[in-house]
Amino acid sequence: MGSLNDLVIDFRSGQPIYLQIVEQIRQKVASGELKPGDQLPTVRQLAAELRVNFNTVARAYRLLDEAGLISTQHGRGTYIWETPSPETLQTIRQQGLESLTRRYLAQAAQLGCTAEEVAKVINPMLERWRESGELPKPEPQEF
Amino acid sequence: MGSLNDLVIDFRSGQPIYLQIVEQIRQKVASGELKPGDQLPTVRQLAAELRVNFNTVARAYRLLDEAGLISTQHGRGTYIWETPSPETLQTIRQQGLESLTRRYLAQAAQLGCTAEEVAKVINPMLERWRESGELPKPEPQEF
DNA sequence: TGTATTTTTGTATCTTTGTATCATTGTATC
DNA sequence: GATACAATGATACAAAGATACAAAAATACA
Repeated sequence: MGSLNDLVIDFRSGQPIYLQIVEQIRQKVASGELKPGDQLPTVRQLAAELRVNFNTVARAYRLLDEAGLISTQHGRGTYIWETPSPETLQTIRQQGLESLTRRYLAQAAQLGCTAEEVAKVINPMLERWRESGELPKPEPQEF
Repeated sequence: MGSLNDLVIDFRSGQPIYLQIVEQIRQKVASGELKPGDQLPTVRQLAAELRVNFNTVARAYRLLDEAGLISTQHGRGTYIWETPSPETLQTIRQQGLESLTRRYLAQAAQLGCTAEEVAKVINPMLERWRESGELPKPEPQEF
């Protein structure tokens, strides 16, 4: 498990607990004490160590996740974010948006979709993205 | 065994793993890449490939089974059951397209692209596809 | 062949993990 | 004091994993 045995919470400092957790994990990542792929303690483990509600730890983890520092995975655990290897980063940069787009259209075509169908699906999403800055989240589907 | 060597799981997407499996198998059936009678990998094989618990694969298979797309047989294996009716095929295509599109936009966003940039790239390609029926060849991609 | 045993396959159940929602508490502001 | 809001806690839930099991197939052996 992640080496977070030395986290210290000051309950009287006036600074929220979840921010104290966030700050200290950030420092450990910055200093290299925590490396990509390292697993952090579960929200319940860390909460028990710190004598704190696990939702408070979950809140800290959520912030760090949104900041891209860690990756929390439902049912699996929480990990320091794995930076893509330099090669794949380079590949992505080189291939870029056009390549990504070609592949997307090819996959859509293989599904048997027409250009019209693709346009009808992607245009609203693009519009929404442009206006709200939000990407559509996958909705749960049922059968 | 079934050709599921190219299934890709994104552990950070927020979409449950079992749904990612379901979605990609549905797409392969809809596109004809998987045909009735084809045997799928066993739950343990696929789980090992994807680095996932086999119960997660079993859950995906169960959903597909309940949807009538595959037939899982205790002690024997799992097989594609039938090509869905045209209506369900259409539904699958639609959902698959939406799923593909979300992934595409997410990847574009990760590249740092804006909605405008994406539109500027994809619209000409769509236009050309609509008019000439041709779409640019994607170069092979791995990751 | 026929049968026993082992292996391979999917299933059932429970535990562990993170998430969502609401309730409680403290604090600031009026 | 009253109200609003932020921080924390309580509870219920969902996703994923661990373990033990059952059914079918494969194998060994007489």
